[in-house]
Amino acid sequence: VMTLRSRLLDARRKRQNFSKQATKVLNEYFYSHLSNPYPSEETKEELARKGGITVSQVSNWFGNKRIRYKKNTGKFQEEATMYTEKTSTATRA
Amino acid sequence: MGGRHPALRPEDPPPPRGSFTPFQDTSSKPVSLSPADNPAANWLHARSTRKKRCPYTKHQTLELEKEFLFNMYLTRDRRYEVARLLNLTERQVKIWFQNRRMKMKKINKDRAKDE
DNA sequence: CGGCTATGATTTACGACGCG
DNA sequence: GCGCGTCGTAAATCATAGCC
Repeated sequence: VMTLRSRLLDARRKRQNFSKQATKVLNEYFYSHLSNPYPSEETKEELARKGGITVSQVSNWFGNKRIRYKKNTGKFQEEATMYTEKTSTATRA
Repeated sequence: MGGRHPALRPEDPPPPRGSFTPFQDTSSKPVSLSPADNPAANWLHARSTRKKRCPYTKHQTLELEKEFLFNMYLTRDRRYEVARLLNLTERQVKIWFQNRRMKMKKINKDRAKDE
């Protein structure tokens, strides 16, 4: 495990959590496509660009998110509501 | 999506056990199931017959890496021999090499950007 | 500070599809 | 048709950032 990041990424930037912007972009897509949260390669590239992360990181994020969400949906209800309304409130008030 | 699903199936009857009907659904998207209360119901999921992931020992990994250094692609004979030596199935060895090649590709790509 | 959880990355295993 | 290749993914596990 540490064979990869231990050498190519450890010396400098250790793993750090994503920026708020990246997290926002990813969650907005995830919760607005909850019935099929599988972004295409092109969409991944766009999300990566908007979030300032790599396409691999986008793929990792969706893989982790899908599994963790499925395993404990209840734990995510609050952020689900938050990102869902954030995405749809524009059309009304 | 690229259209091609992976080793998973969207949703289906309980484990057929007999292990037929691998399938999946490259075309039809009835887009209906998925009760509001369980959005994940229609997501891809591994077949229940899939072997649980079993982390390899340090020794196994080390030997596999050495073999990979020697040839990225296995001959049938080497595969048999490596599997025997490490007490893995030939299928496990074959898949390990496939995964290892994908890993190598990723490492190279990352390093390319990095410079 | 030490322990614990959240989170990003890596490791096994496999189906779909391609190609020779 | 077989048989091994790549690709994208699930699920489990690893490593550690970050928060009490």
